[in-house]
Amino acid sequence: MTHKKQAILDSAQYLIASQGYDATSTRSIAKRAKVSEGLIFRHFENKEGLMQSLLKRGEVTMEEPILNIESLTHPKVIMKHLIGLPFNLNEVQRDFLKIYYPLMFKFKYDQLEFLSRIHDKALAAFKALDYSDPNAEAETFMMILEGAFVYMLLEKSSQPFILFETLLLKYELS
Amino acid sequence: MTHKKQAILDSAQYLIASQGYDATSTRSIAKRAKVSEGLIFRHFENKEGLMQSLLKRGEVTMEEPILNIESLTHPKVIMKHLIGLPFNLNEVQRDFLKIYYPLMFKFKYDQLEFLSRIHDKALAAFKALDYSDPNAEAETFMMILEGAFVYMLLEKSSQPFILFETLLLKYELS
Amino acid sequence: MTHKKQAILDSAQYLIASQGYDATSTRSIAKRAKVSEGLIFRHFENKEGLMQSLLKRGEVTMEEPILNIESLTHPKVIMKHLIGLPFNLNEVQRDFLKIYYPLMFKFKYDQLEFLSRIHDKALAAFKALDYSDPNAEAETFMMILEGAFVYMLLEKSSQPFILFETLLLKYELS
Amino acid sequence: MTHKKQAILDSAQYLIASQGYDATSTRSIAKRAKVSEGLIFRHFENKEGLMQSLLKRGEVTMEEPILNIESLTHPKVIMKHLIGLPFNLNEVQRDFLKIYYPLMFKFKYDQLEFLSRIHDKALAAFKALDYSDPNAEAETFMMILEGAFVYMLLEKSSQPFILFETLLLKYELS
DNA sequence: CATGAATGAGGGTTCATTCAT
DNA sequence: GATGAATGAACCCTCATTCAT
Repeated sequence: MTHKKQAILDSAQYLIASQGYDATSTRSIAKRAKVSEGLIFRHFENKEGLMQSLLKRGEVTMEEPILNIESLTHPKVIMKHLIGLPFNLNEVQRDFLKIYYPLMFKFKYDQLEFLSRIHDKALAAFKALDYSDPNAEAETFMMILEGAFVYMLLEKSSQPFILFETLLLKYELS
Repeated sequence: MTHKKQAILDSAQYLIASQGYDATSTRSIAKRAKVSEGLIFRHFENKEGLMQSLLKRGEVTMEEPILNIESLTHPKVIMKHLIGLPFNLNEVQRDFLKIYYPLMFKFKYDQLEFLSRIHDKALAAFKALDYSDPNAEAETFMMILEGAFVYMLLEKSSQPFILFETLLLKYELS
Repeated sequence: MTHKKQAILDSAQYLIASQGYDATSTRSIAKRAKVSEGLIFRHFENKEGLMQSLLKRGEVTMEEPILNIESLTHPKVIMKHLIGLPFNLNEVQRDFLKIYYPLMFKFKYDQLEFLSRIHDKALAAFKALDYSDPNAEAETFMMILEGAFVYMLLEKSSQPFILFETLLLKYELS
Repeated sequence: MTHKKQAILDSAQYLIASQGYDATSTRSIAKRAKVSEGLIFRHFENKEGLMQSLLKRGEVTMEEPILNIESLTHPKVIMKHLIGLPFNLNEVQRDFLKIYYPLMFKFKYDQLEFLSRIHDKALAAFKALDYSDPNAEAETFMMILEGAFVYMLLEKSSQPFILFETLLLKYELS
């Protein structure tokens, strides 16, 4: 991966995250990356292909916190960490999700892998905690988490920590 | 409002809801509405203006269920209905929200009025129900509702009713 | 057919005839027609589509001399006129054929209708003149005519009339 | 001449012969030759220069049959062989002519040397055979030969041999 | 009110060519 | 000799928008 290819990916990530895919021209991506427009297509074949690379790279940035959680064993600790996910995003992860969400509204974009891994972990936890209907609980939990992600990405809350704590309370984890 | 203006709005609503704002050309809107492309700009000045009209019209479709809830008085009943909102959308309302959500990711789009009315109603209910921190509860509730809306719009669940019921349980409403 | 659409066709015909299809940009066609580039695509959808229109229009210009010949009855007179075809092209017809021939080398372009009409007429004439193998004669004649067309289009001869007369002699028509 | 330079020429010959000069990119030439794109410009300076090399190389492939004919003395035998030329092309010669002909329509490309050598030989033959106007005959013959070349290159005939024989008859050579 | 011809800017993409390695 | 990253101009085409009718 050359330096310029990196620059293209970074530029695209930034611009698409803030303006959306359609509204971001390859021209503007190239300019921000200080690169000729043609180079984009030598490295990625397509604007669509560039997007795919972006998503692939994005999944990687989500790997670390998930792996971290997957190494845990105590269900209450697991739940605590799962709930914490939307409230502890770094900038790269935020940019990735800002790209990912609008995409889902355009195409019925395939579920990302990390979401299903969260689901599995939550399901196991609910079972361990003897919830009466762990499947329903797990899906509902995913729905709530989705809300938290969106809420955080859109910066709708001025005190996110309170939301986090309230959720913990709801699941009797504090 | 002439018949043709209606047709333009309907066409735009359908296309933008399914493809997104940027990906929907005025040409395709005109074609679907069986109307000349020029007519769009006679009625709306702008593509942006057409969009605004769409959003305004959309808010109206959310009016009815909100008004219905606002006429209620018993806090538990109110909560039940509020939670029910994402699970009882008709097609027009769904299209509207499918337009509205991606928009929020592009611009930090102004909070829609109907959302703040839901918030107010929820806050009052939590107070009436003697929640210890009604403000935190209300905001968390809005976050969860957001998740429900997104979940329903993206058709992520095959059994939405279960999600609804699980939420009711969480708020001790069933 | 508006005035500007005509201008586009004329411009395209001139430029493609002299430079070839690939070497002629839509930009240059528009500029020569004193028309915006976008207009080309409102009228023709494609550069390819423009080309098709050109060919269709070109076939029409060949109609007249063919019809003229088809009205004749005496086989020797018919042959004389058929041989005369390549030597009596007007500018529009020349431009058309200059477009048509290179095209055949790129795609195996479908035989043009007017060529097969010439073939039919020649075949009938050879039969009437009691040639021993009229089919072979007709095809050979078409081949020779092809040579004459190419020779004339490329302006390889300084005295085309002599070529015409020599051909007449070959078919004992003078 | 290195192996790779050969590969470039072969690749270019094949692609340009089947798609035309403008439609053949240096990139595709390089890919087919399994060579880096840059190498083309180390060996040929230009795409245009590559083309020139191709034409030069092409002329050589026409040398052999011409030399063969030039060694003949009896005019009737000479004519027979000249007429046979278009009907006995090998693949390399065909590719060369497929490149050469469309080129003539773009530029008024300089007469190829081998064509004028054919002309000279034909003229001498017509003189030896006491044709009344050998110059007119020679030029007409060249025109007919052009037709035969085009006909064969475009594969318009399913039975080329018959065309050959019919031409022989026309010149009283069988 | 309504049409559809027309525009010019900008879209994604391909091109021949250069250059450091 | 050979590579492949890199360029910038040009490519075909689509866009939102205007205007005469």
